[in-house]
Amino acid sequence: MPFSEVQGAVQAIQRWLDEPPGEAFVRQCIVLRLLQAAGFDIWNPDEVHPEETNVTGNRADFLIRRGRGRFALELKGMGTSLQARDYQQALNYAVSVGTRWAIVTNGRVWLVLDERRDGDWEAKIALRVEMGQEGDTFASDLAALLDPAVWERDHFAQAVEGVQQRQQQRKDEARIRRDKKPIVEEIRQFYGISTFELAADAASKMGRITEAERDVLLGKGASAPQPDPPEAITFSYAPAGARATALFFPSLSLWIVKAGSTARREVKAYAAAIGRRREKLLQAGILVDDGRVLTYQRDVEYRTPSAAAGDVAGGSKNGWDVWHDTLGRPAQHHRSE
DNA sequence: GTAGGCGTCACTCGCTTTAT
DNA sequence: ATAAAGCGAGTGACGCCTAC
Repeated sequence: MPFSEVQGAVQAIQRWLDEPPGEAFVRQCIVLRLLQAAGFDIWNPDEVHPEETNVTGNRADFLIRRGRGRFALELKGMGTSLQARDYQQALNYAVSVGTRWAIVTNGRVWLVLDERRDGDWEAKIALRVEMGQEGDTFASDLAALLDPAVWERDHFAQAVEGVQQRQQQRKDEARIRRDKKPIVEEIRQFYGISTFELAADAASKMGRITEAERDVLLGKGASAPQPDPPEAITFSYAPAGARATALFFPSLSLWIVKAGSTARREVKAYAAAIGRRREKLLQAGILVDDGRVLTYQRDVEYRTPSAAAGDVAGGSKNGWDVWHDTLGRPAQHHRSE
């Protein structure tokens, strides 16, 4: 999941938002930017397809297609409140192009609509995420929803469920902080305990709060802020017939070939070792052979760029030369001595 | 003709296994 | 326990091919 890219885009966007922008601004500076940060190829009309409004006005603004997944995307200006007509238009269009999913956004609020839900348009809102949520939770939720690897495999329903669970967990933890913190403070004062941490521990042992509630109060909950992920550099490599994207973490000396990347089917006769390694990935279902290319079903870690390049190319490769960053520079450029 | 990409292969290094 | 042998992986050099 390209969380760091989405997080960076969200931070940049928030700096621009002095005045509520109109639809054109939302389209160019927010939606397309976030789609690109999430990993969609916004310059490829097969993937991010802008729709012309037809006579009846029943088309969404974009049709997003990736692998087996697709969704309709309807945009509004940020000053505009989202109305039933917007939802209906997006959902009708989604159904007409053979998908249950539509996303309606004014740039700030993102609503995921599921046509299969019973009830009126309001009941069809599967999820709502909003810029301005606490911390980086907006970027995190949006990165999960717009992850191209999720759409590639048509696993959006699971992604929605995951974000719903995280939202519920954040609500639960907020409730715990609101209701249980006074109890710990009371115990701390009554027994003259020096720190909140020790008081929370005591409250837990006394049965006034559960251990899980103690962990939430001490910031050890599942949705507690995580340490910053290590910096990663994005590389691509496209030997004949394949196209792979990899993240390089210099601080960890780690290479990760991203899910959705493709590798050549053929393995060179001399590269038996590469053949054996790829065979294991195929047997594990990590690589899938569609008769044309091998597709990575999930992220795969490598210790060296040559191993990653070898699996993609089906032959021995100098990874430091063949992987190129977004500016076209070889990986050598980022190599530390 | 030249530059760049690609394919092949040999060399080096490090790890594991085996023999003493 | 240590040395030797074997093996696999990573890298770089070199030649071929193609586009300009």
